[in-house]
Amino acid sequence: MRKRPVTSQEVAALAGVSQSAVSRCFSPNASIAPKTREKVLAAAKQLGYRPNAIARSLITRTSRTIAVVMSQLDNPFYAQMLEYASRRFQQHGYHLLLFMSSDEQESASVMAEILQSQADGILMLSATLSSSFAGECVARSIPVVMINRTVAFEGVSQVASDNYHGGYWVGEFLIERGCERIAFIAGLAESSTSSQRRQGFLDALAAHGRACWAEARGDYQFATAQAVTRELFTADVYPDAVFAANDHMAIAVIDTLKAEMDLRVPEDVAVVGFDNIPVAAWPSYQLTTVQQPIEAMVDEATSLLLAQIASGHVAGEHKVLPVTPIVRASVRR
Amino acid sequence: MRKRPVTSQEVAALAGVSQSAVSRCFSPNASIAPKTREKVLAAAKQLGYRPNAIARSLITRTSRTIAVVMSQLDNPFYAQMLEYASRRFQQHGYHLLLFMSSDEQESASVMAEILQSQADGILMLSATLSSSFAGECVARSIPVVMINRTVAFEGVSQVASDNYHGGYWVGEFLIERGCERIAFIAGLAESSTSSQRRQGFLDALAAHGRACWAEARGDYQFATAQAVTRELFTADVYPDAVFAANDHMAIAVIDTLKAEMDLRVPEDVAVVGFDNIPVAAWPSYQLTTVQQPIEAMVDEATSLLLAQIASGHVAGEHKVLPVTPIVRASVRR
DNA sequence: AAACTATTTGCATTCGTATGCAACAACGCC
DNA sequence: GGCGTTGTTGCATACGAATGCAAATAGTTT
Repeated sequence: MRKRPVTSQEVAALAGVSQSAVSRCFSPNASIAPKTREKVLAAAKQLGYRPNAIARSLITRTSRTIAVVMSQLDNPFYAQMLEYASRRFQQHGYHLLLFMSSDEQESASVMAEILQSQADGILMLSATLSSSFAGECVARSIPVVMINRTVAFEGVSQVASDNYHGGYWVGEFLIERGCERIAFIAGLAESSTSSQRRQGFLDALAAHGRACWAEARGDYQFATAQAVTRELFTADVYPDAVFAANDHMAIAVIDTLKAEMDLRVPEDVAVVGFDNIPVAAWPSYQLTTVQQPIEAMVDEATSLLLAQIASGHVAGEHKVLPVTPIVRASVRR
Repeated sequence: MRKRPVTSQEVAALAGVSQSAVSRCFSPNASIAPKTREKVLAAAKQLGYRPNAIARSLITRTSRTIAVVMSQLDNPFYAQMLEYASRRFQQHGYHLLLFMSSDEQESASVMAEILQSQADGILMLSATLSSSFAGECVARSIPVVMINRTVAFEGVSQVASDNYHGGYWVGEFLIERGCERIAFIAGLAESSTSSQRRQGFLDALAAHGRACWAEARGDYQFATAQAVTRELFTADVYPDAVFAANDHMAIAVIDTLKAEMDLRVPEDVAVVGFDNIPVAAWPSYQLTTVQQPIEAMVDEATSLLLAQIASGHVAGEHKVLPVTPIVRASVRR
């Protein structure tokens, strides 16, 4: 059967000191004589002692744990964010507790579990916080930071990239490159990222006295974007440029055009995406896109969360970080 | 400042019962009268009480937490595994505590943190366990399951797909399709997956009295595989088939051949990968590959881990799951 | 109504560590 | 040597929930 782990009591007994002394050896800034410390560490090593983080959490009332809520880990963009966030928090002695939640219904039970977990903070990646839950977090003054999501609630911090200006840039760029019939493929209907990109894009077109030639919804999915492309390009007159709300869909568009429509990119159709995922740089695609500052966003989110945890004060700041246009070969000169 | 969370004591006081009664309301199979239960739940709701999982863990000596160690979350294959594993464990009331570890050095401190975290089990995804640490886990009878990794240590369970027979199938398939000069691009040198795939592949060739025409190492990376491809295909006589140890590298090969070498796939060169990642199915690639049973592997790992946790007995089983050949258009008839 | 059983409840303790407080030792200074 | 100062140490308690045990209550039977 399971062995009982070694406790600080046992180490204390072996080293001939009190349990307090052992505890002080493992907490920084504690007052402990070098000689004692040595004795204790020797005893600890001999027994294979490891401080019990659970017991420590109980008494210090901090778990050094951040709850991360995600819904689409299959999107490499968010996988990358998770990896970087994990490393970032690890550097600060925090660990990530992962919660996957897709449907709204599941979300409720997930939220209950998060509250029980005693996480010191909550990081929302590609998942939306129901406003009732946001309220509970704020009431308990648990810091929450959302990345790339918007929720209308005071006290919940938000970090996003400048989706609006990213979209605006795409609009101007395509006009400048002489595109005439520009189509837009949106992401999820309810996502603020998609609608902000769209708005910037439409405003850019409008600023030049132009309108969007066609709009469709791809739900940020490969397959949906493919279906949408088939529809857009079976008409007699079809777009000469497509702006997809993310790279994943843009890639689907390119693939479908080449494989099924016998159209060339960029000669026949220009395609622009958003995110700058690794695939976008592959030779087959050479996708022009807008890069989101993944690391900067995570850095910002990390800082916000840690600052709020340290201060015990829930702030609710909103940060918007600049995006970077990446010009590749998927749009003709 | 941070609000103090509501405790079972306070709920008990409001409901006019003892703290024990409150506790019993939140643990299944506990003896509690319906009437009392109702009173308590009402009080709990009024106060917004949530049981403190940390305190519960301390007394029950189970954290209902699984430590997951990963190194390459940027590989969608492992991202997918993580997502599925998370959902699977969530169903059983467990949560994943994420640890990223790349270099060997970092690994040591990560391992120390895992032991402190009091995780009930450890799941190793795309990360290798130093044998000293494996020993510590076994000594503490903490269940460990490794997916797709091999470590020579008793008591550590392993789940892998049948890499050998996957490689064997590729060898036979390429010969059957009439390929003459078959090259192999390996993954990481120290990875057991890569060497098992290679061995099966070589054995298949040998069974037909053939040998591998060329071998190179791509480290499972896109860029490295690209570089290797350039080398392989600048000679006068070049391979007419390439077996890459994973899809990611196979895609790199296809892309490089098309974009830089002006060679067609499959007409000039056949390409086969391993994993069956989503990209492999994209129209541009149509990659023939060997599918690993991701969900089955995770299911198996989950069961092993939960069984060992439940029994308190560390077993050390080894499971090998069958792979599925996926024939697409990247190999000529 | 008494006797007995089944169910519910509260008491007290436990988990393993951190920490305020007071006691104490060591050291330097006059 | 006496005094003050600084640095260590142990004692006792706290964190919040779970649970064995005994007491109390409810419910059943005769």
